[in-house]
Amino acid sequence: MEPEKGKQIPELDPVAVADRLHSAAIHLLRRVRTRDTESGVGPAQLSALSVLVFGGPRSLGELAAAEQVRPPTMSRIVAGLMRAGLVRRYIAKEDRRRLRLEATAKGTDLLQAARKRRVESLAATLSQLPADRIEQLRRAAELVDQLSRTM
Amino acid sequence: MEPEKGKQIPELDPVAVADRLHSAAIHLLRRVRTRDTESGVGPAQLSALSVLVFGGPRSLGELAAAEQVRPPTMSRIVAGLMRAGLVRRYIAKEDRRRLRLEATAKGTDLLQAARKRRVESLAATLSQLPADRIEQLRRAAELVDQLSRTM
DNA sequence: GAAAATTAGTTAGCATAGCTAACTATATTG
DNA sequence: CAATATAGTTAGCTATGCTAACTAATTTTC
Repeated sequence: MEPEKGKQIPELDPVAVADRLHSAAIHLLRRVRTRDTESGVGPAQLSALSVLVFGGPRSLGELAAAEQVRPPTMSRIVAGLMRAGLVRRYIAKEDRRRLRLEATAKGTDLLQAARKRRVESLAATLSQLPADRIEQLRRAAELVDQLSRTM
Repeated sequence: MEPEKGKQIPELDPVAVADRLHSAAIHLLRRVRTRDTESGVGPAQLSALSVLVFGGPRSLGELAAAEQVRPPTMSRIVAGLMRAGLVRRYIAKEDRRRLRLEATAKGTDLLQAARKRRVESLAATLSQLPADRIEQLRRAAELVDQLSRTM
């Protein structure tokens, strides 16, 4: 046996672990995304709306940065959200080039409903697991999230 | 206090855990997806190609099911992959309505390179962590993947 | 064994969502 | 005040999702 550096546990190879994390995340989202269409709002709009609902009002540029898309893309996403009455916008008084975007009550309601639906089947599966298993998964989520924040 | 059913540990609420898992997966993929464009192939094409490379040849319908998209969508994705010389197709002899799709050598090479690039920054972050931390994350990936499979 | 039904995949046409380039309007700087 | 920088929008491209309607091949039914 090789006693050095964990070579005998091939899974400690960072590339392999990264790959597994990546693929696990993809599989999870695939299972969960299905019901998102029920809200009648596209995935990019839903995601942008959630930033406004959970993170509070902000400018278009900030929203684009948060969603990691370019301003023209966010401009169109916001246009869709406004057409649907889910978002309001004001011109910022201190700098009249900037917009202040905020979710309407309708937007907040829609998002909460979508979020609930989205995790429903996942939660249903979870609730059939033993408590210690759920706790393991909670910690797994925490670990992965923490990892993303340090990248 | 409520002594019943773990109410005093709010994180055991399956909905909350489901929500955290979902959000952790989103954050991870956001960080990682950036470099996918370097391959010059769209995300849906890359994902479909990976099914063929890692899962072996299959029909268009099977590929659509694996990717959870409708046949017309997969038809167009495959057309793009063929145009780029990444996938070959044959008409199945036993049932001439069906196609047999398989990755070309070029497709396999491109996917391996893309996969490597994709997890590169994630792997780089991982390798700065202590070994036990990496092991924790590996197990986290395993747990989440297992969960997705049982949904 | 021929007509009917089913199944596999494609084509057409629509919407969303990503991008860059080029534009307008406002703010800042020299 | 002119030049420059910044915030968003518009135009136009590609990719990706969908449904409806089609062709071709197979299976079922009578």
